[in-house]
Amino acid sequence: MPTPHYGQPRYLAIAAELRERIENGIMPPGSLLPAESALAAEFRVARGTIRKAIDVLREDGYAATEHGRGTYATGSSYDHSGNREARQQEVPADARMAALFEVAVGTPLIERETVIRRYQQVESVVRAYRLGTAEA
Amino acid sequence: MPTPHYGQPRYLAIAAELRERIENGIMPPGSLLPAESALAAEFRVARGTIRKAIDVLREDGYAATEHGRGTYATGSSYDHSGNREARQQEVPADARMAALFEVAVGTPLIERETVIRRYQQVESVVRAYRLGTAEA
DNA sequence: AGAAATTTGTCCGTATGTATC
DNA sequence: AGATACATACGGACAAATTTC
Repeated sequence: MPTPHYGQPRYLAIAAELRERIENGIMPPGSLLPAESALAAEFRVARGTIRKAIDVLREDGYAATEHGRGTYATGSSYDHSGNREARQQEVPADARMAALFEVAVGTPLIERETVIRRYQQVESVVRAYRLGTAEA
Repeated sequence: MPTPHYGQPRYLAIAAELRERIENGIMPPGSLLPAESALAAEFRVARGTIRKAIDVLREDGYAATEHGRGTYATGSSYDHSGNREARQQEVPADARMAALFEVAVGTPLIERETVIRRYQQVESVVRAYRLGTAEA
């Protein structure tokens, strides 16, 4: 079979499905998601595709992954991987952000803070702000 | 050859190298980076590894990618005429930043703000903080 | 306008490294 | 120590957007 992705890429569709399960309580916050290999089998895709879907969930704050352990459903995430640490939270848009994003002041934004370390020392801290998930 | 990643994963090392080229002006802001295939050849890695490195750059606001076109460097210490997409300024370290960088509160930090647009709309705003001291 | 070349995007299958159980 | 699970990396194939001819 080739690799068609008519309309929406598979990893986005799978991410949407998993997100729904989290919101519907099928996978309540705190619970462990099935292993990537299990999800790959269920959706009949390669494991890499499942990992991309989980990346999306993590970016949107719906899940947090820990090395050898698994991926948890969550509300606000904490992520620790390698030399980079990231944590994510919702913050209200201040005047400048509101102007840039063209939304009302106070609109919730997702702030992701990444701490980049280099030889035990903090090299830089990056804060990225985005609106909540957009698109259909 | 197996796939060892002693110490730092290759994609992070490559991301650091590319980031340095952007900051050092080898790949000035606005310029197009070499194609993924070219970078893969240069670093002697698979294309997927280059893509992961570029993902990191994009997350940190150093690059923006367009389908079919290429990846642009976006990091900047100046602004090009009219609509500036990136600006840089000195700000004093607040309590959290001081703790992370292990310096005194009020120590000057360099804040670089990049506005990432995607098809006319602001997609995200990235603020990167680093110490004002020079480093390699 | 149309075709070809270039470049990024998605997806597969496999192998191996590394952390946790 | 062994099993399980996530992380990194490879190489190949095809899709989709852009540029070039």
